[in-house]
Amino acid sequence: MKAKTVKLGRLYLTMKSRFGFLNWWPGETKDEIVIGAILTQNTSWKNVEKAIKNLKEENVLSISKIAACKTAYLEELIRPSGFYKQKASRLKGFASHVIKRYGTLDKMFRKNEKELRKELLSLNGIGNETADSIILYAAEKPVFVIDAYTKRIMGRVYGFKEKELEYQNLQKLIQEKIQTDVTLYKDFHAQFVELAKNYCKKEPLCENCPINKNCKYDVNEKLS
DNA sequence: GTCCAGGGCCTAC
DNA sequence: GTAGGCCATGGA
Repeated sequence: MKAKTVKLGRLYLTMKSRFGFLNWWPGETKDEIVIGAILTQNTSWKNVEKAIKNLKEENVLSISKIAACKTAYLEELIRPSGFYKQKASRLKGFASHVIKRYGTLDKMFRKNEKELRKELLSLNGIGNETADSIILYAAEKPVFVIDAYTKRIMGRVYGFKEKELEYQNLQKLIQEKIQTDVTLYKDFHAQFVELAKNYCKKEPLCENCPINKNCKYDVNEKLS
């Protein structure tokens, strides 16, 4: 890994000057953030919004309500988010675990990030990205979230290869290079998402991209 | 009609 | 330990 070419501070400020301070996860409560993190697995956020709207309207948008409701009912409510049987099962599993073992999310979140991460990863349907999204945005502890957007932008801007873009490698690199700070981690990831959604798609729309001049991506070359 | 979206699990080698 | 198949809806 060539440290000399990776200036994350500059990248962050470039994105932030375009989009402003974001520091977000689309969700009003910790429960909603966790539910959204599972529902958005390999799915566009637009579809997740439909599912969350259904849950809210039926008053099931909480860990305790999900633990208590029927699986078939949950499946119907989250159907627009795709993979709905898997996700219903994952939500039920997660919710039952929290209720049975802790009672509330807040109690579970008293663990340090390392212990919490280990526990989340042991649950069915919670992998690296979902675990880290929960830890950063709901538990508010410092782990950097790596997602498809992060990989795409880091790959294009710094020319990283697949091995360097693997989850643990990219996470380690970013965490070593920026200040360990929950607010910075949240906002940095939010900037990645905003940039990718607006400019850095699979079919490149690089012309007006705020980081265009730094980007190594060749617009004439298809991504693999 | 085809491609894609803020993953993760299981299986085979 | 890793490549490939599978899960599924809705929008472009």
